[in-house]
Amino acid sequence: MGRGKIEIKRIENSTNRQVTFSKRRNGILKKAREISVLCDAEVGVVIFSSAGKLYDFCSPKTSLSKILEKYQTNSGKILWDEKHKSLSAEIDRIKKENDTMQIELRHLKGEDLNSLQPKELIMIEEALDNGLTNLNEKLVINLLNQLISMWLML
Amino acid sequence: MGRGKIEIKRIENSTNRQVTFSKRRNGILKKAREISVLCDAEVGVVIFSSAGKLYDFCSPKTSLSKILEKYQTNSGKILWDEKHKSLSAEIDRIKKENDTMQIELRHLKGEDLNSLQPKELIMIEEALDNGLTNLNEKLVINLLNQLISMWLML
DNA sequence: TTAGCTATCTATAAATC
DNA sequence: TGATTTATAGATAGCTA
Repeated sequence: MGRGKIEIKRIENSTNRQVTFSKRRNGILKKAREISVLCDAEVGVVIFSSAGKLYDFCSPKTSLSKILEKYQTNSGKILWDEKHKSLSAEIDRIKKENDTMQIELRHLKGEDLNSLQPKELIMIEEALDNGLTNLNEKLVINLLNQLISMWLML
Repeated sequence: MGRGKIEIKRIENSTNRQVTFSKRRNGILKKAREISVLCDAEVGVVIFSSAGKLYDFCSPKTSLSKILEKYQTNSGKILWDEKHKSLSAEIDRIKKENDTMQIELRHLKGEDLNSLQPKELIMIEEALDNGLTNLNEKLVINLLNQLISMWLML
């Protein structure tokens, strides 16, 4: 439909591809709207351009969420399994990170030290010493700054 | 497009509606396929007839699941059920906990102290002192135990 | 680049089988 | 009903500004 027939294969010229995308995207979204009105159908359309921009349509009086729920019931395909797994995996990962930090924190507070090797204890002591050193530096600097401020205000 | 122009409103004659649905459904699915090939777009289409029958399309090399995941990331809209919401909520919660601990750890190591109030610095110092005290107690006990062991082995 | 403009191609409404 | 056939409305490819 247009000045010439085109073959259905990837348009190599990127400008043309973008223009065609924009036109056809509008076409599909319009058709989707029309069929949903004309035929009382529930329609959900999600389109990503190759640049990753999102366009979507969903029939009035429903929602993508509802349509997809129906899709799952109807097709038996589970859409969320993958997502589910990845979420669970992320939770596990973060929880592990959490546990590690929890333990490190407790150690730095001098708790739960019984299971540690002497070498580990030494490392913790070094960390604490280091922390104290840094902190004291900071406190000294603060104090100096305060003194200077007071001095300047005289 | 056809022998006569039609108004875009629900087709009352149920036979016509069904026929039109069938034709237009094919049209949309074809267009979806075409744009995905021509323009390298990711497309997902789900259509339910008014009778509840399901038709769908998804671009090759991806899956509805992946497209919808991307949709959510991109639009910020949440499509899935309560379980996913609760998983997402848990991730948020754990991440916050994580951040808090991260900060506390850095503080105990004497890092990122600039934004802190003197009072907070003092509290950190107390925590560090406390940790050192506990740790040293532990080290002393360990040493004693070791000595006792050696003593007993004599 | 983005927005119109047609000539042409496609989709499809109505008719026919 | 369902498939096939037109005549026409609608979509759009290639231009142009």
